[in-house]
Amino acid sequence: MSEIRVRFAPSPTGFVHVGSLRTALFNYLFARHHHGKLILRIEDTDQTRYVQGAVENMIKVLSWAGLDYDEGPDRGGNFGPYYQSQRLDLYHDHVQRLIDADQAYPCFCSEERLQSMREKQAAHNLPIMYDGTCRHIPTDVARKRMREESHVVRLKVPSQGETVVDDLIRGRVAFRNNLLDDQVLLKSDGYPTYHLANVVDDHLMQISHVIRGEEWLPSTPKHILLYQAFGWHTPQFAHLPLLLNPDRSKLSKRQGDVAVEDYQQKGILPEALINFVALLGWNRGDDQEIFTLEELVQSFTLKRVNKAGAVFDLHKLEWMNGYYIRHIKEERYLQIGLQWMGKLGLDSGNRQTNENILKAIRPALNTFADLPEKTAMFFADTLNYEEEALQWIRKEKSKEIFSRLLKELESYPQLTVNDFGSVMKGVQKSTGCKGQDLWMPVRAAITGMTHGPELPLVLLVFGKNKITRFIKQALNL
RNA sequence: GGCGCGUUCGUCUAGCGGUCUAGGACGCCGGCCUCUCACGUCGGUAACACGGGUUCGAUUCCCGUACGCGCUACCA
Repeated sequence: MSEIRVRFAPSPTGFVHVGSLRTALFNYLFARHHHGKLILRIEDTDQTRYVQGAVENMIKVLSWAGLDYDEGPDRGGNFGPYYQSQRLDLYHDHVQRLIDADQAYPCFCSEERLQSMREKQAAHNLPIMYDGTCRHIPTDVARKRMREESHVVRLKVPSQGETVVDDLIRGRVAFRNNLLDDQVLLKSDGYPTYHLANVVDDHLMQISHVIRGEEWLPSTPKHILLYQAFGWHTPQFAHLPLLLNPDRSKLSKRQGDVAVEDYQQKGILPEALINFVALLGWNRGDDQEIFTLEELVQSFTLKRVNKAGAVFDLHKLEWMNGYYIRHIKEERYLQIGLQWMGKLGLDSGNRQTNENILKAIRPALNTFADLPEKTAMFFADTLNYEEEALQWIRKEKSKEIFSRLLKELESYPQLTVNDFGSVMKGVQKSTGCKGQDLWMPVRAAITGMTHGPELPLVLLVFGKNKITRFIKQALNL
């Protein structure tokens, strides 16, 4: 087999859909696994939907996710340009070839006529498709009208036989030709439709495998017919299962976050999102669920891609993100955490202290967006005591613990995390309290709560002055 | 309406005719760990859509039904 070349071909219509990311990922994994090439191609053929900055955004997201490609708008390559809007001449030439070969024809039908045609078809429960009116216009007449009238160009789909898609994931799927529409190839504004541009570019860019979402399966026979009309070999197709909303409809805005940018803002790590999304419709066949990108590359095959759509379960994503937060190198965790604290305006005024805060809450953190909530106790100047905390503070023995603690504290001008062991041991000795009876009053007095991160870590962040202040305050409750 | 795809615990999934009293993960519940929460750890909960075939034997193969979804644009 010749070289493996796949492409990721998004439309620049704004944010990056997580479904797009998954498609990009699978293409990436397939390319890398087979030592082939991945091409990024921008399908900007719909001028009405184009969004400024969307391409830059797309590129940024791919880079964030760690998905690098070999050819693309910002990377060059021998098969450019990689913007379809810059390939218009190519499409025109190819359409002309099709018309000359009687494989396509101009259509002059107005929007209104098509509209009423569809209404009639719907009323009679007939399949809704172009009725072929302009198919039979004599060539010379058509040629003349083309110069004068607004028109589109349609593919002349055979009325007999069937077209078979041999899908790498779904197997053989057959479509009857007479139920295939005469697809518009060239719009009246001179831009190609997805179908034309896609086929022409995939051929010209020597794409060997078309890996895309399942929503494209119904139009694939038209694409195959197009390849045949041009006399080209068809690439292999693989249609990925859809990503679904909790109600099992196609994953969409309105039912939650679908943009990769949304997840970035939630404080999801790229490795977590990638890992999670890789498992939506693919698994290795064993029990492993945590994969690095490299492991995914090694393990990925189309054979193990599922057919059924997969619900995007935010719960599991957040769990997985928490897993990554706890397992990435501490250095990286701190670096990212510090960035987030800065962004969120969470600052103790001291970098070391900020790091200590991050270390203290690490086991409880699932996303970085939870930072304000999880770190709130470290930034509070006054305490709101929980009822249960007050009960601990007001226990008989507590006052004694507090007094002893204050006394012990005096002998430590500077407090380190290790000192706490000694301090608390000292308190334990002099009061006879231990375990919960010893620690809970202290926790309650200092945080106003009966739960939270490990106390030594909390105390380390608070420092001697704040601890002393809160303990004294508790003494008067 | 037409065409197409799909259907194993609530969710992601393993299973490729007997190994299934159906395995793992998230969630949920409980135990342990522990000053608490979390983490970790151990255990529990929960599924083969339905009906026909084929077969000695179907979660696994075939057909049908149901349900879900996708497509049905001069959007991709």
